[in-house]
Amino acid sequence: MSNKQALKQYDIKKYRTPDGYTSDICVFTIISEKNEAYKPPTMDLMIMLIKRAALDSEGNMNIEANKWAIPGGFVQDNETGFQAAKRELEEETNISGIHIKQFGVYDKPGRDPRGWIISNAHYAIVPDTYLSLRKAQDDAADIELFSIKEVLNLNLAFDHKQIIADAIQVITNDLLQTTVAKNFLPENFTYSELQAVLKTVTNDPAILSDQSFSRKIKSLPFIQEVQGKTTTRTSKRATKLYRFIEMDVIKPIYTARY
Amino acid sequence: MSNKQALKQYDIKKYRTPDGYTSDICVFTIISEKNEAYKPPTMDLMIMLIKRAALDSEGNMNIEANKWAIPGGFVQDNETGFQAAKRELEEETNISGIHIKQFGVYDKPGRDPRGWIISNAHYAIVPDTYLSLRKAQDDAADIELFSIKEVLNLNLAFDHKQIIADAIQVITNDLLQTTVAKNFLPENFTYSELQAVLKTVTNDPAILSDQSFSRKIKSLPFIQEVQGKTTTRTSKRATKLYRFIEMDVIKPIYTARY
DNA sequence: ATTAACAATAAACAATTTGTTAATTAAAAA
DNA sequence: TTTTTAATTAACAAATTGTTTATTGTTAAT
Repeated sequence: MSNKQALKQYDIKKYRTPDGYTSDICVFTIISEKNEAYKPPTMDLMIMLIKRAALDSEGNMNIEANKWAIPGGFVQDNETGFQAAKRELEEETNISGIHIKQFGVYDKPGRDPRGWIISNAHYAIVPDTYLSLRKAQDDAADIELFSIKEVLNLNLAFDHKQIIADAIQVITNDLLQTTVAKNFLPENFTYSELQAVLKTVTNDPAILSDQSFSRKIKSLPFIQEVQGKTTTRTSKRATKLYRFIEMDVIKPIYTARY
Repeated sequence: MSNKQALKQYDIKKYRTPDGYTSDICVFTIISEKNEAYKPPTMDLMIMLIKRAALDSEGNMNIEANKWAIPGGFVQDNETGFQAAKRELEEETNISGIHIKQFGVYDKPGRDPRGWIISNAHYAIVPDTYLSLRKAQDDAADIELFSIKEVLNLNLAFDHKQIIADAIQVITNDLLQTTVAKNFLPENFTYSELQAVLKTVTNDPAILSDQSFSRKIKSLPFIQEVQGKTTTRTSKRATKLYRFIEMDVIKPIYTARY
């Protein structure tokens, strides 16, 4: 019946519609400080920002010029915001399979002076290899990595300070409560490499202690020891390798230790 | 690079804008089955759906008529999607302070036959008292509670099956990994009442066991014993009452027991 | 060739927490 | 007065954690 008839009678102009729908992406990467040989890494969680140009393509003053911003763009009417984020990021980085997750919507009236523009916000995890490369080849004045400690002190465009603050909160939770950390690591990794990733977002003593963590990693159901392979990336002595098993994990706060 | 940026800006006019922006709400409530005196409750997590009318307010054939749907409506240009959800729900229920959380965006092209309509999805937690009331006073053919086990078998409007499936997943996680369970409980509650809420979404043996759970609740940093008050709601014997402390809790999966 | 350095592990053991079963308490109902 | 039942405590073995102290295997320095 009548979905078709109903559709004919429906007046789409009854409501005011948004002036735009964008997909924005907080691009996270983890860099290893001084990567000495035979040393476990020390890592830092970084976020990539772009600097908005002073002038637009027509030579006029750009909106929110010279401020740092997260990359993004308009969503097309034949794709989802998630697909737009993936498309933009993969086109730009030329990497496939980037991990992206939607985490929030920013739609406060007046957030964008150009009109009623709704931002669908995502975070992405990109290998540091790409970003260093990218920064080297470009003129690169307009792209920069910032640590999550310093980024909120910058002069940020639009409501991007709020978006970034939320993204940091979300990725922190996800790193600790899901297996998303795997996206910051090679397929096979040592306990100290995983530990270094987690240390970027927690001070939990059970994670900080080498002995406890290297003992515990063996009993985690979502991590498996790689048989017959070792590495000397982090130590002179050959070191065991682990890999993540694809698995959903939910651990209630009601059964944890405090 | 700035060229690329400028190009994106320039392209703004090329993209069409969405035909609508809606805020939709999965309304959850927990009902107590046969609430006998002096018995700990047995609870069920339910979701409230409305049946879409055959005709709309102007007497025209309604789209997706006679299907079950989650409530929602168009966001106005002077409010956020979150505010719209709150406004609609609080207007309708006449309750203030309802817990609402945004959890996803649904924007797949073609999801709504009326056009390019973006749905900002929320879940809400409403006391069962209201919903029984509401169902009694209305003609009530158009509003119904469904258990989360049966709801996905219904004939649901638009992409609401996906939205509801996601909402169930999110609220399950939140119930176990945050203190959101407090919104299903009175200010002061017994261990067995909290246990009953959690049992609606988990089979974790440490939560199922009365002895373990009543012992554990005493050591949870985000729950506090209420001094000098007891209740006989759940037992003939006077029972201790607890309350939630406002607190963020993150427990890493890497330090849990398995 | 020996030795120092050092990350990764293992060993050891006390302290803590959990799983489990049994006992106790308190108030309503029979 | 006795029975019933949820809440709670007790008790203890089993498992896990925190912590300190070795041990291992390799590189680099002497």
